[in-house]
Amino acid sequence: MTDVTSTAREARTRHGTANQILDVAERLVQTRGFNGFSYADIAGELGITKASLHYHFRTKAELGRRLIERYSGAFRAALQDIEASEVPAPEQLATYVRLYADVLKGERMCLCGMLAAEHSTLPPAMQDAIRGFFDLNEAWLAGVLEQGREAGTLRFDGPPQDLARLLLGAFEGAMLVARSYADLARFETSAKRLLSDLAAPP
Amino acid sequence: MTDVTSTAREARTRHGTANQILDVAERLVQTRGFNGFSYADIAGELGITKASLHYHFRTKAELGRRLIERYSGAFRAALQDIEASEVPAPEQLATYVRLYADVLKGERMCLCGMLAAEHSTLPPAMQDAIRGFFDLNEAWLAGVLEQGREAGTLRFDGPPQDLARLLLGAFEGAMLVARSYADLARFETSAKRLLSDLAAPP
DNA sequence: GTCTATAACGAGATAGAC
DNA sequence: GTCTATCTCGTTATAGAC
Repeated sequence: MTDVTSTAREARTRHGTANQILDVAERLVQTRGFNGFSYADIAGELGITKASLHYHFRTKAELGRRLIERYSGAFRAALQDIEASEVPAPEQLATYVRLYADVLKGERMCLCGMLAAEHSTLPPAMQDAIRGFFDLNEAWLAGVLEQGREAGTLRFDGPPQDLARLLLGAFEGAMLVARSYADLARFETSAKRLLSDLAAPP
Repeated sequence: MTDVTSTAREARTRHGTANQILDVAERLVQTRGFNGFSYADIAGELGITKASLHYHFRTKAELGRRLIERYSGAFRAALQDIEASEVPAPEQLATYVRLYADVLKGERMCLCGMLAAEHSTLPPAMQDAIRGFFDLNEAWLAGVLEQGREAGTLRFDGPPQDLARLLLGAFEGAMLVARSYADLARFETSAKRLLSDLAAPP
């Protein structure tokens, strides 16, 4: 901040044009898929030109990669917050499910669930980043499941990793189908049941 | 069949150019998504021109609609076959899961699971047909679940419809994620567990 | 950092000959 | 039923002025 006149520009810089672009692109991917939008869509919404977009993100592949990077980072932070709360495992899982439900409330699909559908059409760097997101979720879920079983608040058989994968897939799929009906309850009914089946009896 | 010389053309007609087009298009949608392929891709594979494709399917939207129609019809027939076998409900469910596993073995996603991701970008006629496919599956699953519970071969609480929706979503999601890892076992481990959790103890 | 202008290509679709 | 030829538009991406 050099002087007062820079306030407006500062405000834009604080938010960051690059971040605004990512915000719009993220919503477009989550609602239409990576192959379902163009630079023209983003430029139109932000009132800038396609050429300006290329200044911030040289290629669409680069934009996609940075999109997953930011999304995974935010998710990782959210998962760490849940863990830090140190509430019992069943409540941690319920909070985790709320992350998904909030995405669906915005009429969006999970970013990486959407990209998983288009997986074979995406550049390798994006493919790797998508698997990284799933790995992150799976590891976190497995950790909570294991801890809950040891604490006696959860009951299930077999390796926590297998159950973590089942839950991750089930949540992603419940979102996928629920979106075709624009019906949040469809997701929540399934998610609640999946969690309650894990709860240890009192 | 008018004479012997028509054999070659008959053979092609029997298979039907339209059906060959649908075969290729179906695989492309299941691997790349509806927004991930073009008429040029199909034409190239079949060695015909884009103009010929438009003779059989006036628009891409029309092709998409017919694709879901054929897929749903085949699925409906497969589900009726399972029902007609009159084996116990747990075995019917296991056979149902094998339908999905076979799709995944071909490195494909369920056609309608894939289209569900792109739902908001598709023409209304396709959107309706996708929901129709899900409705079909849900109704069949609910029927088998209810029958199994009455026969004492399955055990679960609550409305069969809720559980049918959970299973449908879980299978679709398990496929979606497994495909990102090109790992069939990821699907099968989750599917087997979902079914075994329903089995009534002896 | 944003613009205008344009390149270079691929998309869906149509007209009309054979 | 398939072809050639063409249209129109949208796509990603770049060059160079401001």
